[in-house]
Amino acid sequence: MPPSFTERELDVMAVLWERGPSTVAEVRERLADELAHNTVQTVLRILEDKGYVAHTEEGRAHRFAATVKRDIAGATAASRMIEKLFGGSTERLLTHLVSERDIDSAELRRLRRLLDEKIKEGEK
Amino acid sequence: MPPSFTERELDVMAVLWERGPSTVAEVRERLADELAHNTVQTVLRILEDKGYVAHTEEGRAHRFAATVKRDIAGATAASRMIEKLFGGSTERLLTHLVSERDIDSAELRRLRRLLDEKIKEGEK
DNA sequence: TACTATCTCCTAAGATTTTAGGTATATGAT
DNA sequence: ATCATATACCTAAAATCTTAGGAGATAGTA
Repeated sequence: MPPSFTERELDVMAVLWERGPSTVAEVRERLADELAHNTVQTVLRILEDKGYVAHTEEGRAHRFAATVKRDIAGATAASRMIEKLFGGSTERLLTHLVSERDIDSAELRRLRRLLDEKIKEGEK
Repeated sequence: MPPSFTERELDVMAVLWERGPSTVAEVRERLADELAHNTVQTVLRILEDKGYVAHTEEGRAHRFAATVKRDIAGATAASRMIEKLFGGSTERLLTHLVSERDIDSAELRRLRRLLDEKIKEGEK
């Protein structure tokens, strides 16, 4: 099953991936929107039901951790996006990213090096 | 307002972007899942309510067209995805795409050329 | 004419998402 | 001991998403 998240679930997962295992309060204060403590807890419970999060007891509080790697979730989301929003063409997404988003020159160079390797790989 | 679509809405939008303005029946037969005619129509009506689609009368049928460009929707989705799933790093997404998805060598070359231009641009 | 197929429009059930109120419990401070 | 605070657990309302049935209109066909 490809992991798929609702908008709010994704906000919460992003915090867990970013900060690592966190309590409800910690997640809550990192969220852009101001949600009630209980609201955040409910989202975490749902994520746990779905198996994307697990918790360990920590004194009075619970500490929640993502059980799905960000890479996996990212790959799934990227596939979906390419399929539906870029007509199935990875190149189209790549082109969009390179031309429309600003990427500093060090990143551009690293990317070119990676590309060179890929091209070389294809030649042999 | 950034356009944002639910899963099913996105399926439908993908058809409109792909095939151009379409009737309910046309959308329906292009969808991967087999949905009732009315189900497809409902999704289209919701999309129209949200302003992402408009229709023109065509005889007895209606012809629905996307009013949001795929590029715009794609850019929005890409930003969200980078933010939440790739820790805000465009480079990370690019790297993922180049290394994990297979892209044929012509595409790789075109991309490298684009990259070269970008790098040159940054130098001056 | 009468039947069939195809459409739109109206309506709504069921599931999920989003939000949060109450209640109980534990911790720390007074 | 009591009080304030922070927390988890239980519950549920409101909104949205997903799916589709039924009614009525229209066009083609037997």
